Amino acid sequence: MPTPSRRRHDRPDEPDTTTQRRRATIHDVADHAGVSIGTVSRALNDRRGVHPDTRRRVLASAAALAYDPDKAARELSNRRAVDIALSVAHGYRRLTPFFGLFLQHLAERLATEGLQVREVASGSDGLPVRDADAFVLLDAHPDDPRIEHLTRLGRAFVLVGHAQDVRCVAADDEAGGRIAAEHLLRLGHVDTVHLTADLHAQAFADRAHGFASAFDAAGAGQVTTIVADDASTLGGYRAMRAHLERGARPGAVFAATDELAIGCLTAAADLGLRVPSDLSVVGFDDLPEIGARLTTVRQDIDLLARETVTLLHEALAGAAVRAVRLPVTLVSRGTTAERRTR
Amino acid sequence: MPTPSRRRHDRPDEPDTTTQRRRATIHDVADHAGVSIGTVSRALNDRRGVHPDTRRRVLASAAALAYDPDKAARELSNRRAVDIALSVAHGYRRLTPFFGLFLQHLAERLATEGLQVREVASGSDGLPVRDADAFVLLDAHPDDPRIEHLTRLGRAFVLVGHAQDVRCVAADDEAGGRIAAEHLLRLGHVDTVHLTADLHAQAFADRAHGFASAFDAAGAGQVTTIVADDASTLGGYRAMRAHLERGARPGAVFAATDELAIGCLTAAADLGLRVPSDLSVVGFDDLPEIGARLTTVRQDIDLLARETVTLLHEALAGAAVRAVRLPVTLVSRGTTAERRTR
DNA sequence: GCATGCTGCGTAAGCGCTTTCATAAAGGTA
DNA sequence: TACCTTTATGAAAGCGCTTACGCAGCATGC
Repeated sequence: MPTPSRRRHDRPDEPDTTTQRRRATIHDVADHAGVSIGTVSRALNDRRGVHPDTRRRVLASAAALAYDPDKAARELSNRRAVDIALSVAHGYRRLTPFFGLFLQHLAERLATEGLQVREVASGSDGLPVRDADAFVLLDAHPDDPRIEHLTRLGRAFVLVGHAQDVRCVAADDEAGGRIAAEHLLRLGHVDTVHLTADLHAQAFADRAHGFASAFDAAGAGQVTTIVADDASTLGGYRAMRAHLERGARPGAVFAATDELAIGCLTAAADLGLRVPSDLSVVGFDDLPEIGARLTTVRQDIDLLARETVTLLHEALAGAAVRAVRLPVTLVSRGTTAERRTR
Repeated sequence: MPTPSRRRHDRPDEPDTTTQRRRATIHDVADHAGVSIGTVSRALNDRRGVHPDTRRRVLASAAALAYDPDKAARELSNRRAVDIALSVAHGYRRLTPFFGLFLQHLAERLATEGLQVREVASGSDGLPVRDADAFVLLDAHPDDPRIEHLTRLGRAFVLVGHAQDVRCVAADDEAGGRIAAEHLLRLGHVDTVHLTADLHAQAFADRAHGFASAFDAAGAGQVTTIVADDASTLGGYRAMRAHLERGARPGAVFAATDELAIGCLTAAADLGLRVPSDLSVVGFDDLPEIGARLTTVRQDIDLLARETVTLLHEALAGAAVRAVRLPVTLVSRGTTAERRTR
């Protein structure tokens, strides 16, 4: 039987005038389940050497107490001496919603196991301005100088975005393009626009390819690709507006990004087009709050972060290089409709 | 003399085949300075009871070893049982660069002392959907329902943004508007536009008021206020473009936000206007990467976060309510020039 | 029958830090 | 000189967690 130990917070006679909730700790769970904290930890972390019955009991106690392991303690305890850097390419727009979300999820996932990311920018030579034990490379293109540099340095790294012969993880951008195309084809669209930005970025190139080739394969209609200056709402607006002002009247547009899609929506509205009756639009990413009413290709950012962490471990362990592609799904909301046969 | 203790990482005979740097800990600093870890901690945290000479020595050692206190350890050790929530108003654009930056700084400052923020949204009734011990209210307007609600609940809260009779902290928005005006007046401008969004938001109202009243006071020229749908680059673009297309040719514009300013810049460029020779523009915020080349009114986001933390402590301690206004400065870059007298 | 291995679990050390407590030295007063 | 403060410092406990270690208890082997 474990000995209940006296600890700092155990002050039964404390006045407790305030309405202050105290979070349950591992000790509370241990007491509740009648085991030691070691066993609780093992049970919760799926370590071997715990009797199935005990494990069940612990999990029940944890649930009953709404136990939520303390991040800082776990991090401190788990600490591996690994310095992880998130490297962004020179000139990359760090303040992008996608970037913020990804960084948030990545940091959270890593914190769980005692790891920590720091952001590091790239210098004018394209190389990270600071060294680290492992790198997460964002927004890389196939001939990114960072890849060779880190390889030569013998640093572990994983690339977020699709690439060849490199450890990388990305949403299945090509499939995303394809399912967007299929959705639009199913609605009978034949005259479509692909609104994108910087086809030099692998993700955008893949989306474009997936979309165009699905249309080609169907042998139905044409797709015009228009390239915005910038993958922002403003970039999408200007590109789309210019296109529409040139007299083009596509039935649907597939935007490479939710932000581009929003720009497109706004341009359409400004020019008196109704969405979705005059124009269908589908985005990509499914960013919360940005694309709330948008039909879009959803990618799971948290899954992306989780897979990044897995690959990071493999890299650190010296495992074989592999590329992982994450599934995407189409979420159909209010901005697409059947082609209007006028 | 402190006894050098044997610790987990002390393995002098470890092969160290990898090029792995280990971060300096408080023990390293203590050894280097020839004192105990307690003294190091006291010296570094400005606690009393440390001899000035000792303090100097410790600081020197810390600097020499590039000591960077571990977040998790500090958080774990400092832990106060306070649950802090960052509340955003319903419908607020959370993914805004300013929001991201503020949250980042706030979290960092709080982590330093073992506190943690969690974000909480507001429901359709405008009230936070989750309770907490203390709240940071973002984007509040004077008659925000959250204020009364939290007061009634007896919760500590601080409002980020100017308000009356409430504990709040904000940049000196009115002064910001004024110095923007003074800058433009100094350059001889008389026909100006104030590009803003949602004057219901106190910050925007104050900036507008500061700007307009400085112009009035100088008795020079006129200011036309135009309100964008949205404080985004796209919002700024559309509002400005519409204004220019109506034939207006102001000499200068003061945008309530860097993002609005960027939109304004783009609109000007699209309509063939040169900045700054045809049009001067000054922004507000000085967001990194967004406003790199922009003449703008700079507010110190980290200071804002620090003051928020101070007020949070005051609120928790039940101190008297006070409002703090933070100074802003004009940083002059390439988007403003003397009025062209054609 | 006893050495051997396995399994399940409690114990305790340790992650890097802050802070309380004890102690020693220095200063003040009578 | 004896006594009380005050100040500077080291020792150690504790934050919540993971995990190495060791000890039972039980099954297996010959």
